[in-house]
Amino acid sequence: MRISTSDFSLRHTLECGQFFRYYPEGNGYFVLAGDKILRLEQSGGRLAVAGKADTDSVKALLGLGDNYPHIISGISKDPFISAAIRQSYGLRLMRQEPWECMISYICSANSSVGKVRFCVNRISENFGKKISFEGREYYGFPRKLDATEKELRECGLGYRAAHLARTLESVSPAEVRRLARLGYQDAKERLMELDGIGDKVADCIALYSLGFPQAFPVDRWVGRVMKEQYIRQKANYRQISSFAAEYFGHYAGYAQQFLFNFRRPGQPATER
DNA sequence: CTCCAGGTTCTGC
DNA sequence: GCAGAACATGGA
Repeated sequence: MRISTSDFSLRHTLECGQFFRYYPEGNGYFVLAGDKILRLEQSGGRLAVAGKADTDSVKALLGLGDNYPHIISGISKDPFISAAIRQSYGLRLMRQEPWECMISYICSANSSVGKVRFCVNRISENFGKKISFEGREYYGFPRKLDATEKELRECGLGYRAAHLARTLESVSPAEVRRLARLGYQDAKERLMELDGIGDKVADCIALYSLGFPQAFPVDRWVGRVMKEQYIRQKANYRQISSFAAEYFGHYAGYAQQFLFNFRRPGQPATER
């Protein structure tokens, strides 16, 4: 299957830190989305897709339905953000499976992108089903996860294992998916009732999987860059995110992703 | 060995 | 409500 695209960079979209389950291979990538696997390769405005998936679901996954020129012109408020956009032009916010996204970002607390990838892969290997694709074996992310704290520790989660174990008992995949029907504030509040989910993780889930582009996750790097470039003083989470909402507007989440990618140290592409 | 990583929770004011 | 400390783990 082939999809024609514009204003799209597969590399920036996959490697900007929003998503964990991909592997560079040749000129393209293997991408694990839920329990499906795809091979994607971009050349210019053409995206070649191999694997069991229809065009619409691939487009949705990669944010190809977003009106890019409109979003970019809306957030291009100053030279700094413009430079950040230029560096990763074509980056799009993905629409991840909410359940996988929630678990991934609970794993991310006080950790690193590489370590989160490690944990999510472990969870998949230990609880997901095996998929054979183009002569190799992969593991899909589990549709349901009935894991004990001990089993989660064995996946490398450390103290986060206890939080995730409690959250797994209190919410189902369908309930997490259903949060997309609520408003942003209500969905975020509901997420923050769950163990291991605070402001930042809730915003990541809202932005990367529930389709709320106004969510503005403030992690170490985004906090740093916002204080260095925009606020010029100490500021807590609420102050930074409300500034961002007012300054960048409805698509503040896109601004956040460009800023995160601009400010954090360069990440090498993951090997298989 | 020490420091850091896409924070959250618990504690004490 | 807000600041500080504690928290497992792997990589640099």
